[in-house]
Amino acid sequence: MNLFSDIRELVLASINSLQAEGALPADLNLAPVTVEPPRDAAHGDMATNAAMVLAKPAKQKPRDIAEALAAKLAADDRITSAEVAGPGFLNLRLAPVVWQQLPAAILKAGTDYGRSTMGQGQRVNVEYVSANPTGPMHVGHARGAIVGDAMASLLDFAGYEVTREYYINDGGAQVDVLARSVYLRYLEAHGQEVEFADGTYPGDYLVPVGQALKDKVGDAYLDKGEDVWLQEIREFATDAMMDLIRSDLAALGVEMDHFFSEKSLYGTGKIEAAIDSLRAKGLIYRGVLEPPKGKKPEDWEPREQTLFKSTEHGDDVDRPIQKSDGAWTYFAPDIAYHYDKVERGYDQLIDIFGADHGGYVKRMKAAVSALSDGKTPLDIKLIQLVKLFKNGEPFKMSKRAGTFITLRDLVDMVGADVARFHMLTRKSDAALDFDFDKVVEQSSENPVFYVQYAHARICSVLAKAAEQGVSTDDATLANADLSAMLPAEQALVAKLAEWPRFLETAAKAHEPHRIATYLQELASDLHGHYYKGNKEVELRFLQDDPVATQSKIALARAVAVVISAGLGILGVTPATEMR
RNA sequence: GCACCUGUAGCUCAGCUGGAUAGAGCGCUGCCCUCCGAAGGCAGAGGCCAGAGGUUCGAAUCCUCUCAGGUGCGCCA
Repeated sequence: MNLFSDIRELVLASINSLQAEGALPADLNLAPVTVEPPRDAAHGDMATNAAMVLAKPAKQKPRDIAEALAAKLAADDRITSAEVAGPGFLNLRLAPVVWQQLPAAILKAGTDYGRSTMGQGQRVNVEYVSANPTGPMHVGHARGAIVGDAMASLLDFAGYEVTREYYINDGGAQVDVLARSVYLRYLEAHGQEVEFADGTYPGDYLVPVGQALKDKVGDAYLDKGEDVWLQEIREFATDAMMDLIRSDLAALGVEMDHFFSEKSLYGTGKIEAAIDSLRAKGLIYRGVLEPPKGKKPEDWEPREQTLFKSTEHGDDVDRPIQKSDGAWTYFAPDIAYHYDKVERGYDQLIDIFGADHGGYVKRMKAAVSALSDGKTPLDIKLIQLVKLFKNGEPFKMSKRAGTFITLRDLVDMVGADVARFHMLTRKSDAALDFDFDKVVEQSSENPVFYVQYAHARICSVLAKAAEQGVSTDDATLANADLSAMLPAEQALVAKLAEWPRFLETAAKAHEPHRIATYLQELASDLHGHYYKGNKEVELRFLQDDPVATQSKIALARAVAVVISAGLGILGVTPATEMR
């Protein structure tokens, strides 16, 4: 249910009718025709650009087309007026009954109102977080986790079939470091004195892991060399770290569908298979790269390597997939991982990376383009840094000073709802300021509370109505008579009508922050409407007449439903009261 | 040197993939609680959308160049 697309269908039907009459050419591209809310409400309820975009291909004056179209549209019951304006805009006013029916429709649909079939069940894989399994997640991981999770929910709501995926970097040397660090904690658990040299992780989060290892294997690894325990402890430690990460994510409200292990690519022929696939396309060769200009590594010397001809697919230079000693570069398993995603048959891939990985965007896109023969689009979202503040002052994290903030600390300090909403108020490719004190302030300066307050306020009104004996369940409210709807109320309904439209544009652009923007606008409209009730008694939700109250409440509840739906996509729980 | 991202009110940022007179919050000025939650609302001031060209009916939005800031740039993940 989307009023804007309904009216757009009507506009298209009217154009078709004009075509059938010979007033317009038959072969017109109607895709650029849009129906949007006008910038200025005085222009009407909706505006279409149809006459302007068709003028050139139809070789007619825009205003002439607009006049003809206006006559057709005005014949429809839903349209009360169609006026030509400006260079050829067609401003439409909708019959009051169209607006009056919307709250009931929203109440019947519940938080599914706005759900779209745009995605047509296409399968999308969203990969995000993908933090190294060497320790707890820090606050820097939070934004990517939140944006990725909201992105997945957004696409799901827009009709895609979404997989939330986490790539575990458990194949590299840093896991050896982890294993050795755990071994030290294991020795410690046996009462030995240990020293954490450079190249080990001294964090005390490994203490319980060392203890758990002792509980499991007893003294089996004491006085033994790495050849005995390294592989075993790698496994044990990464499992423990992933448990930790999973629980950190859960605290933030993030739950993955699938974890993919980098390690599973090694020794299984998967990397080789991916590279062979590229080789079969003539994209693998032995060669020597030019040194990067401007920035000269001191120890540069030309070396022959195995290279991927990524320049064939839009990259700037070809990329090495094997080191000079024959071992894979990190890029090789990444290729294999994305090959696996392509082979799993996704229609679309989305990767959420930290901004510091910006240099890998082109090569990853080149790899996916090559592996899928250009059939599987890959969108890579770079998440910019979060600048931390405490009470207005820049906040620096330092392990030494003990001011290192983990993701878990963040959730403990401000709560998952506040963290999530705030991280989603800005588009992800712009840096974000995050002040630990300001985000929990309860004022209009804080968008989280502003939106939550709007919802809570409605809940409060509903509770009051219930005290007066008015039924407030959605089924009853959906049958309320809204035929006496006032212009100010209609304006609020118009905002609700925009929700499905907003949602689709957000999903198309892969930009969940637009949901947060819409919710702030809706909350603002609600607060404004509420206060109009101070002066204009007829606008209050609570009236002396229970029947009147019922119809007002239906509108209020519809607003609350849309706020809930929006917050649901962001993973934020709607507050029923503010305390 | 090259690539990517960013540049919109004094500050922090939106701007619905090209639409009409560019919006919000904070800050500033002035108002509003015998009234459904003032944790809020209304009004005002504040802009050469970094700059210059171009594309067209129409540009903050698309293209080119310039300037400024950020990130990254073989055998580290």
